[in-house]
Amino acid sequence: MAEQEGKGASRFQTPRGTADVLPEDEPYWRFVRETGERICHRFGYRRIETPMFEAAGLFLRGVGAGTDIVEKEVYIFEDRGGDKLALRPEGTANVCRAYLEHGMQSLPQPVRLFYISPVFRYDRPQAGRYRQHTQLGVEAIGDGEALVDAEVIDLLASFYDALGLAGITLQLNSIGDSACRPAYVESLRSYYSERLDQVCADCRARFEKNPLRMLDCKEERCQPLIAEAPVLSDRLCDPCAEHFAALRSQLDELEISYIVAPRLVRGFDYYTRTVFEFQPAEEGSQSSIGAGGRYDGLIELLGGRPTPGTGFGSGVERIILNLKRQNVPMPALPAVRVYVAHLSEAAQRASLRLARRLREGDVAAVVGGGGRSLKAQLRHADALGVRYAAILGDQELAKGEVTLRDMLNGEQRSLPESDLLAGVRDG
RNA sequence: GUGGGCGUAGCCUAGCGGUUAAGGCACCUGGUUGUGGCCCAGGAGAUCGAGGGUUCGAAUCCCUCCGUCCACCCCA
Repeated sequence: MAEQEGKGASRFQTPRGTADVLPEDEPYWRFVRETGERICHRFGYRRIETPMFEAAGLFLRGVGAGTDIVEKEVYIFEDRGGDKLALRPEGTANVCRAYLEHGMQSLPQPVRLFYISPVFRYDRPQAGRYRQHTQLGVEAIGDGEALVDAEVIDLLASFYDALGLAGITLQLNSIGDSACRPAYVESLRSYYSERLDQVCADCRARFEKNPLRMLDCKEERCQPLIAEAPVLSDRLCDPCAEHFAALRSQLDELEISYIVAPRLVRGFDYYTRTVFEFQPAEEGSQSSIGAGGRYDGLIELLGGRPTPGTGFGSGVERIILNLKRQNVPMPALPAVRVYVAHLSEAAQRASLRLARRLREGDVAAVVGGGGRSLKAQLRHADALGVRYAAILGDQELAKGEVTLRDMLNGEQRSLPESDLLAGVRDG
């Protein structure tokens, strides 16, 4: 309940797992967004924004009906017309839908797209985990070559680098495709079927739902079995093995270091071949700040011609969390430059006009609060951190002048109203 | 969904069964006639997360709920 029950007036607060982005955090958001846009553009990606909600079936089919995300984390609802809709739990399905809907097959392939948009998951919140969070995502659709996997990984690594994040590591794996994975999953099943009594309760559930996840278990007792389990990378079909080898040599060429993580599995059903995950330096429970992979079957699953795709999503809130942890300095946003103080009714009216003139000259200006003494107005100006106070009283009005006070050193001079704009510009 | 810590003004904290809940920061005003930052004085701001219970009496004890943080699950 976002509304607290009370006797009289109840106060509202943000719904669980959501947060306000306050002005003091704006430098971070701005920095991350602008850096992301710059890097994406540099790689030839163009922005796309899709609706925050879509037909529920898009996610059920795309992400996979058996996954945790779809099974228990999707915000799903019926609108007043009876349509079944869902808040997007991730970004890729929307973009693929848009690719099909707008006939992007007829554009030069691959189509390179990015977005910065909110996603929603009904999950229990904790540090770095929210019910609404923002992902910067990238999708390259229409090219199955490993080269494009290398490209999106390079893009994401460049993004973190441009942000100034240190100590990021990349985990990389190939989970095969429809030609080789089913056989592997079968061998895994038969391996575990004789040893089910030796694994944890969670793994017994995983055995039914998604045996691949058993390899990812952190439970002590499951480790020996994991160590002995068949390894997927040994059983990739030739095309998958070649794809993976090509990707690795391309990453080597780019001097992007990575750790091959045979146990790395992702939460969506649509991944094929390449999967990867970037982890921040600081060990927290939220071990991933960006992750993605290849999804060669997804477009077809959504009703299109077989079309390969690859991409990633990276959590902006987690990026900011790590920027703060690492004390990465943010570019400061400019403060208001001029505070127009006024000392009489007439001066108050004149100050409105004066402030407009400054703003039309692209100088940020605020007008002092009504009913405040000059002392209070200057104190106010000081608290706001403005550079100049423009003082307007009857004396100034009579002469068509304004008193300009430099708040850094307290120096004052009077100048004609018409010279104020020039007087407060860069200097 | 599971387990645990925490919830006193915008923020940080004191009070831990007994008169009108205390302090710091921030905010507002004033320290005479038109001037900031330091200092001084004053002011406003809290039904002590919400609801219920125990008690002559509860911010203080008990229960429920909500929120938050941490861990698990999962994930960005």
